Amino acid sequence: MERRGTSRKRDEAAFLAEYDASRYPRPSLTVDVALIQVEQGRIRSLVRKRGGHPELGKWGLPGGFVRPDESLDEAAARVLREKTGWMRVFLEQLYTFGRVDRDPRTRVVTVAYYALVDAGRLIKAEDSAMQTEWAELVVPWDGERGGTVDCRSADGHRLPLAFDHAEILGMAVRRLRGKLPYAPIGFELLPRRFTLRALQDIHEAILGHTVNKDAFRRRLLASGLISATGVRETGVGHRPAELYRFARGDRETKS
Amino acid sequence: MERRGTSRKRDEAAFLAEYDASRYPRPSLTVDVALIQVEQGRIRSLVRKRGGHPELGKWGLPGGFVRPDESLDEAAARVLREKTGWMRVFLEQLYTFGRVDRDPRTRVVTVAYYALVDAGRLIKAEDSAMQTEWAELVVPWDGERGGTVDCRSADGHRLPLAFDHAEILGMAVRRLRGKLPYAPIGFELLPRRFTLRALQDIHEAILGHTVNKDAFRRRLLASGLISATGVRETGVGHRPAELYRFARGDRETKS
DNA sequence: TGAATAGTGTCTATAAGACAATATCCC
DNA sequence: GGGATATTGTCTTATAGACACTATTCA
Repeated sequence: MERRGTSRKRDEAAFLAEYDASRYPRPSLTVDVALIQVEQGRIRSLVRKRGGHPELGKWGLPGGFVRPDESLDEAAARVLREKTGWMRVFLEQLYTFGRVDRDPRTRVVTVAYYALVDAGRLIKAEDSAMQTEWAELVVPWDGERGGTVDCRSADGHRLPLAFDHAEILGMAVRRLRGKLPYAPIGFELLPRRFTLRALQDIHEAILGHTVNKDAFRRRLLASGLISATGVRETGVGHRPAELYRFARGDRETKS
Repeated sequence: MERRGTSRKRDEAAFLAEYDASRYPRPSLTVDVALIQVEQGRIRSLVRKRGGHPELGKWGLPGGFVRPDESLDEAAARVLREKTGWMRVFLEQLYTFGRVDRDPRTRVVTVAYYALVDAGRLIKAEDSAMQTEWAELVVPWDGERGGTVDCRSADGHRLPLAFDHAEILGMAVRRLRGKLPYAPIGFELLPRRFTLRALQDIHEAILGHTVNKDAFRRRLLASGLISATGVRETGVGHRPAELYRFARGDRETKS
């Protein structure tokens, strides 16, 4: 038994030494990150104007090639770090896009990720060298049906998206709509302390429709996901709301 | 304007002609298919015993390299067709696995798909040349927490899984558990006509817990997703149940 | 004081769970 | 008829939606 096991090991080592990865054609593999924030009832995503071919002048998501020594999650985190400087951001794999002609250069398959940040992070990304915008996403479909989304700049201009990035962003919105009702992801889009109204606004922006205020409050307070801080918002011109914080995970460390 | 547009086109053409895809290292890209069926309260998946290195003797999912001229969906459908002969099977992208060392040969990223077939398809796959089993999936975690699953042969033996395929199958179960309550996927696991009890059994097997019978019936009948055929099952040793059929999509054509 | 939104309490409608009663098959 | 499960009907309980009422801030 021992001998057989050892010999099998040797066989495998020999096999691996001879293995030639170039025997099969390999597509290029990239990651793209749909970086999402919600502000004033609008979903926004970070897009950058392409300065080179192909799709010159169109707007694209931050992305890059997957390196041999990093996993897909690591590649996505690296891309996000390189383009924004941010770390410890909520980041999750979304979907892999592999249409044959999605990139005119060569066969490129991209593993799309989505990331969520609060609107307070608005400023930092804008003073990058590259022309970068938090573009508003206009979603022309209901519910979780899916499809592409339109991209608008702050002044209402339509920003044409490169490659299949309109599809990727559509998938991101679809995923958010699907997860929001039962997963604690809305908190990622808010600062550490927030009012229930702010959280409801996030939900409404993502879902694309209003939600019942009473039921929303009741459900959330009963969920145990949030806890009151005892502090209230200030300077709002009406009765100030209690500030809550997300009561799960290690988000205490955030700031 | 016209000239500028034309010149930009020429620039792009020149760029594309010079583009060298080998400038960045490219991982190998495969698809793997978790082919799922449910029978007698058990979730099963099709696994094949590996006849070559690496992971010789372990059990793996049907899979193959993505070819340059096919999309990811097409690759998955082709793999499924090659290994089982089946077409028009429910097939959906699951998740992409890209741990650096997941395959000892070289860097291999795999786009996992899951496919659903009814238990009536049991026989055809077993008379394949390769050693193939509909292995039972044993899920050691609750709800949608996720994790790996164990694989058992019909006689209760544990089948060791190759690569990260235990993880892929775990993700498939997790996805099914997440989608089942609101997506019409249970029907894919049943023959064209089925009883409500059979559908409930499917749900219980996937979810890993019993469901309330009364509520299940009411919800389904009210959903409009199914319609009665007027026919009843026969030879069951008790009052026969009405046979229903899925009342949406083009599933009429199935058989 | 008035405008505006937060927060509370209560009623109603709807869906889920429990369970009894009856129906219909095979043996 | 007896065993077994399907199907129907009713009652109870939990949750969502609606809405009135009070609270608290700023202008």
